[in-house]
Amino acid sequence: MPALTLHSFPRAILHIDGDSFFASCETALNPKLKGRPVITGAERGIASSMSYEAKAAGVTRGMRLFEIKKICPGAILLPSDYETYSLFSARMYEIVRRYTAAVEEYSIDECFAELTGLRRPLKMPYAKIAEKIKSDLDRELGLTFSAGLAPTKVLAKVASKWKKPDGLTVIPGFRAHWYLAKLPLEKIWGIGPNTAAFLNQEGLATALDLAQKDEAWIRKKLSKPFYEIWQELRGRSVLDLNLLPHDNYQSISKTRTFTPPAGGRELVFSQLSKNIENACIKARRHQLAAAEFSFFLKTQAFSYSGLSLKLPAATAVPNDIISLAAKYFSQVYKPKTLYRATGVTLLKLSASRARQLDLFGQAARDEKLLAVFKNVDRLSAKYGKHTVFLGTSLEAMASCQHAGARGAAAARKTDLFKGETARRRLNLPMFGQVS
DNA sequence: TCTGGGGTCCTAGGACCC
DNA sequence: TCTGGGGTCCTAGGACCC
Repeated sequence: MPALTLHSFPRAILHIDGDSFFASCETALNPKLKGRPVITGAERGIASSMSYEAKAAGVTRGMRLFEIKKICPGAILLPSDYETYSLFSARMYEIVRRYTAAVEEYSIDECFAELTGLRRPLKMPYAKIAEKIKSDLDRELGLTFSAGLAPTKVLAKVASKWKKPDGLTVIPGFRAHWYLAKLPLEKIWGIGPNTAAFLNQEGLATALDLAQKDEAWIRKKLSKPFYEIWQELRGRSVLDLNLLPHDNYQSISKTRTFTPPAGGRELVFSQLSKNIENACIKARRHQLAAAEFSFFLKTQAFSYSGLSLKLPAATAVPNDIISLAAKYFSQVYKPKTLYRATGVTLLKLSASRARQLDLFGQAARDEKLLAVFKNVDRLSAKYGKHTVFLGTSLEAMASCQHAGARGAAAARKTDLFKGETARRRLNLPMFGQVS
């Protein structure tokens, strides 16, 4: 397929980004928190989202709780509540879709919207449309968004980050150089620390420096993703919006760090087993089955060893995966080594309905096991997560029981006011058991 | 940044084939 | 038996994102 871009005239792409999204959702639901340093992520012991008040006090992403308490004594530390944030997210997409069907659900708090061609039907300039979308979002959700309008996705990202929080920035193609000159390379979407370091070494410092390099140089020195970024910075749109629904996973992974680091074979394996169980729960919820999986152990010194394996048949039944992992575990596990985490990734996912029949009744057995685990899922939905788990995960469950009980108590407490408020404010039905 | 968790895409290079 | 040339498929791992 030729990489033909059909936009001979400039596109109008809007990028929208929730400001301190998780913390803002919490504040929207509980107005008493307004103006206070709110931090989410307490269940993991680190900050995952902070209100601007918390940022002003010096709290940063990934900061640990004890440190936060030290530098910001008034901090309000909350456990993350993804179900509620997802409701806000769904409302965000819904509001943007009133204006255009071409919406990319980029992440829980970000989306791209194609506004190209809407000036005539809406009888408004693009900037005005962007302004209306933003004000609808702010007003109806009770939290603020930052928005950027530009002719390409990469420039729209630059624009939405330009003024935060609560900003709206328009970057027409002919004015892009003014912004790019002030933008350090590493702030460009898609340029990470590695590429930034390489480009710095080549004598480049700003986004404009990169945009002004000639095509031959770019193609010789950099790979495809960066060539695309280079074009987009120059105002030529080559990245399209991905309009597919967001639940079509290529992979599902579960990783967990345990403290303190430990070396016991049984314990490390049970940690892995628990991750496999959790990954399978997610796969079953999305009616997916894995044909392959990989797992890894992470040592205290942050080195990884792992393996990826093909399953005899696609499955979302943890027993199948755990037994294969057990068979190859010795290849990865080294005695007398301290490990700090294990992880599993389910790969080659397919719709679990499309299971092939085989000659020896394996499929029939799989169906029965899958039915058993569907019942496990039902019990978990009714009586709480991890009501039922496999014997191989026992040690891991026992070692985190304390933390688990605390988490559950916190969840119940916040649910008391939050569940109701969330549903009322968002005008959405009760959380059902997701099936 | 003494470092948590869940994803996506790209590419070099090996395996294998003619 | 000091060694061609070219193609496809696949995997591990890198880089990046939120």
